[in-house]
Parts: sequence; structure tokens; C-alpha cells
Amino acid sequence: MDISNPLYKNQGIHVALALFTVENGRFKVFLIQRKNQPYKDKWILIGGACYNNEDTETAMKREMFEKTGIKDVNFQMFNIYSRPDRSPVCRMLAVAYVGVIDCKRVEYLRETLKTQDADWFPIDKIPELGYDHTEILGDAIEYLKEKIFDSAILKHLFPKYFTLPDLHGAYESILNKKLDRRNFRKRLLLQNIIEDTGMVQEVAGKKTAKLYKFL
Amino acid sequence: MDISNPLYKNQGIHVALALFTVENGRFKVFLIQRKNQPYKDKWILIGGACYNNEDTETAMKREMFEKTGIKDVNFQMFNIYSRPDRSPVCRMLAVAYVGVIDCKRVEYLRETLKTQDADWFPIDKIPELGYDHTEILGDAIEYLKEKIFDSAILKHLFPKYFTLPDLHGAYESILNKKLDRRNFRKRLLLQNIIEDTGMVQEVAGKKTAKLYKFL
DNA sequence: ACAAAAGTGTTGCATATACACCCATGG
DNA sequence: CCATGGGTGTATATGCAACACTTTTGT
Repeated sequence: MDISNPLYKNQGIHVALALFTVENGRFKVFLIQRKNQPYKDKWILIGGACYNNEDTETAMKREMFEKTGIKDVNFQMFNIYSRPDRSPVCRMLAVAYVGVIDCKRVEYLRETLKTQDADWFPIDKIPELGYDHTEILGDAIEYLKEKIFDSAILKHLFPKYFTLPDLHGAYESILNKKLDRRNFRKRLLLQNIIEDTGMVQEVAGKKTAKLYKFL
Repeated sequence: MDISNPLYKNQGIHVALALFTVENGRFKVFLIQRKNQPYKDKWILIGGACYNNEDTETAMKREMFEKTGIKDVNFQMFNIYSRPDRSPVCRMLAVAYVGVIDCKRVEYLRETLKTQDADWFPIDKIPELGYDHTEILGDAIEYLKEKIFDSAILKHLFPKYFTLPDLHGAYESILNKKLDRRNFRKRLLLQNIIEDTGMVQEVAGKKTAKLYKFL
């Protein structure tokens, strides 16, 4: 392996994270706005270089922490992007992850060294993104919809204990369709994704709701 | 992106292919033996650098053609491997694919510039592999077993037309367990993976068998 | 006639879907 | 007493698993 061979020198490994939340019943994605060229002023997904002492998962966690201050996230790799011209800077492969968190926990910085702004965008109001991130975001949404019933990928969207109506609303927002309440509860309980804690939440003006937790 | 930054310079993008076949009822993988350091004399999976004008799928197809002379393969990406120390040469990410072909079509070269030998190994007689390829091969087998009923990943294991007993035997070899003939046929037909062609194969000493094709 | 290979159908079980009424609370 | 929100059960359909006998052919 001759690293100076022009056929394959100057390659870079990046990670990209499609970070989602549900806020007030709206499904949203976290974007940052670039300060410099290329794609100056364009919005893009969280991401960055994978350092030489990190595997891509570690790099993803570091990026996540740098950009949002959050460490405990469930994210899953769903694809790679390797078109030779996908970055104008150099030949760059991106390993793409999807994750879902509670947006209230993000103390995001509106301006950093490389970004001038950061915000949550409703999924139906996404601006044109830089690089190939529009494609990555689309794939991430597909993947999330596919996996939402197969794993605890929403684990960090809510506090430790949550009510079933809250969770139900989140699923409906992400899948963008109505789900039957009874079947929804049965499915998550039977597949051992959530568990009844025996506790209830009392909210003025409403019937008490049972509290559940993820397993 | 400063490509000379020591944090992330000298990165490489590789592809690895776990190429399987079933021959005489035995599930096998194609391995090549390295001629040079590192891992001199060790057996490894097919693989190599992704060039700067290729995406990883193109690189995979090129490697496949260089090493086996075959172009039409169904392969699927199943994971990436990014541990910083996985190659002693330089920081190297591998994008791993799995594929299945008819071994009779491979006109493999026993010696090339970088390899001194190449052969098919029964899955229960795999030598110790170089790099992290033992791990990659294990993951590839898992993935193949998971996906074998969901896609036409075996499409190139047989000629255009094949009998159901042949296909049945291949599934049993790969999954390493018995499958009920009746349920097997129903499943593949109902899921529109294969189709009855109306033709039959006549073999001396046997009852005629229907010929099927992949959809 | 029998041994070897290929063809075929039914039943039960588990999982997913469709669907409607009761209860608690605050106004 | 009614509107809102939360809780619950049953009946049907669909997908998967278990299971045994008949037909053809060559010896």
C-alpha cells in the first residue's frame, strides 16, 4: 500500500449525522449553517472528519458532543456515501448515522468556528442543503421509518419515564400517518420495547396516564 | 478541510468482498493468499483500494473483475470497518460487501502481482485470516443468512434456469439447517423471488424437475 | 417391487389489523 | 352534562411452521 499513489492519495473519512427530534408534535432535523466556502451560508447536517485515532462511531459521538453538548445518544449507521465528486475539497467518503434526541437537551451554539447558525427544521420545511446532504437526509428519514418499530431508537427522545400518548404522538409525527392506539400499545409491549412502570402521571385537566419506560 | 492536518491525513478507503458459492452442496468462500508483507502468506478476502475516480461500488466491481474475471454479480454492502489500527500500513476504512456466484465461472489466477494463490474454502475449514477479515467474514455470513429470503442475492449462483431441489440444497448449505421442501417452494413463489418457467429438466434416473427462474 | 427423487395441500399458531365503548376530569 | 383525553378487548386476516402421501423412474 503506497499511500502516495495518486490513484488513491488524499482520501478523507467523514461522518454525517441526521439528528432528529419531535417537538410539539412536529418531526424536525438539526441543521447547521456553514460559515466558509465551500457551500458558504448553506445548511448541512452535523458532521466532520474522522480522526486517525478514532473509529467512525467514536468520531460521531465526538461531533455530536461538540455540536450539541449531548453524550448519550442512540444512533445507527445506515449508509455510506462515496461518490468521488461529493465534496469539492477532496475525495471524501461519508459514513452516515441517524439518531433521535429530546431537543430540549440541546444547548446549541449559534456560532462556532465553522458554523454561523444552528437550528431545528421541520421535515417539510428543509432548505436546499450543501454537499449531498439532501440525499443523505432523505435516506435517513426512510431508514428511521423502517426501523422505528424494531429498536429503541427513540429512547432518548423522552425522559426516562413517559406516557403512551406522548410516544404515540411521536411515532405518528415521524411516520406521518395515524396509528391505532390499541394496536400501538400492544405491539410495543409484546415486542418488549417498552414496559409499564406502575407509576402514573397526573396532569390537571386530564385523566391520569400510565408511565412507561424503554427496556 | 486541510488535508495535511495530521489528525486526519493519510487516510485510505478500501473495499472488501466476501464472495461465496455453493459447490457440491458445500458452502464456500473465495480467499486469496498474500505474497508480501504485511500478513505475508496469510489468506484474506478479496479487496483493495478505492480509487479517487470511483465510488466504492465501482471499486468493488473492478476488484471483482480483476480477481475473478466476472462482471455480473449481485453484491450488497453490509458494514464498514473503521478501527484505527485495523491495517498496519495506514489508517484504512473498509467498506464490506457480500456476494454469491457460481464458482464454475471463476477463471481465477493462482498468482498475481500481490497474491500467490487463490481458492474456495469450505466455511467450516477457514484458516486464520489477515487483517480483521475473520471478523468481516463472520459478519458477512450472518448478513447473508439474514437476507437470503429477502432478495435475489443468490441470483448468480445458478444458470438462468434451475430446479427447485438445486436451489433448496443451496439454501440448506448456507443456512446450515434443513428446510421443509413444501414451505420452501411456497415461500419463494409467494414472495415473487422465483417463477415457474413451465419448462422441465430431464435427468436420467430421476423424475423430471420443473425449471424456475429468478424474477 | 422397491428405492430414490420430485411433486403437492391442510391444519394450527402467531402476528398484525380493524374496530367501539367505558372511564376520569374540568369546565 | 358534555367535551376531551386515556384506557381497554375481540374478531378477522395474513404469514409462517409442521406435517405425509403420491408419482416417476431405473434397477
